[in-house]
Amino acid sequence: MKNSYYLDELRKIQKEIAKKALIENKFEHSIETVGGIDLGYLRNNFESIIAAGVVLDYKTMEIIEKEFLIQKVNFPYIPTLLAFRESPSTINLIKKLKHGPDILILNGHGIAHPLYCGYATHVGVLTGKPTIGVAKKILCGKYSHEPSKKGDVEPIFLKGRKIGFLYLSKKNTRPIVVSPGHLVSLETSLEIIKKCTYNFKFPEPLRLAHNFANEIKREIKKSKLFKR
DNA sequence: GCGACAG
DNA sequence: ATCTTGTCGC
Repeated sequence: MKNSYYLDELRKIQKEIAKKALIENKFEHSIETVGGIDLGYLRNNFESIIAAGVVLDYKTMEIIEKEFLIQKVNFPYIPTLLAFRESPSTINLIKKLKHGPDILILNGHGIAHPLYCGYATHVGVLTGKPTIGVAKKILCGKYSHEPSKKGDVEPIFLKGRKIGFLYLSKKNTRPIVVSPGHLVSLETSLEIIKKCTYNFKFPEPLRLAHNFANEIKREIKKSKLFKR
């Protein structure tokens, strides 16, 4: 199963998407809004996924919009193939946003992926929207020094190509992994994440989206409509 | 060949 | 990610 023809086809799709990914700044105008989407799971009779998203004013970081949806998951979690599990709900949620953000931050990797096609890149290319990936753990690539002081940045390389950064956003935590997804450069993706990150380990859009997903989950578990 | 492996 | 309360430490 792990080396099936089917999975090879998915990798072929990833290579095609990677070719279409543009790691350059291609914003339609200066950034005014930034979005964040995070997913949570519900383990009921059939596994469901909760996609929660927020859109913030880039300058004030105030919430402009919150949206969410719940749908079935149809693909298992397989490292390097996360996008096939999480992109469908993510893209549906993006369509639901009335204020499509100028830049979208997603929980996972952008080009910091073995085929340069992580979840954030996958979603970016399929929607044509600028995306940045922020992950808790590195998936591939090498770096020279472990960030030790708050604010430290360490580039990550894969086969000689720079694919992202480790960024120590807060003291006494592990660094977060930042990589561009689509329509944004390496440098700008890091700059945007830095600007959105303060007081907490994760950038505000992702932190708020994560909290939102948890609120919804609590609400659903509390209601009697939820049976497991 | 072996180990590592986002959420 | 998820199952889960309090608790140790910066």
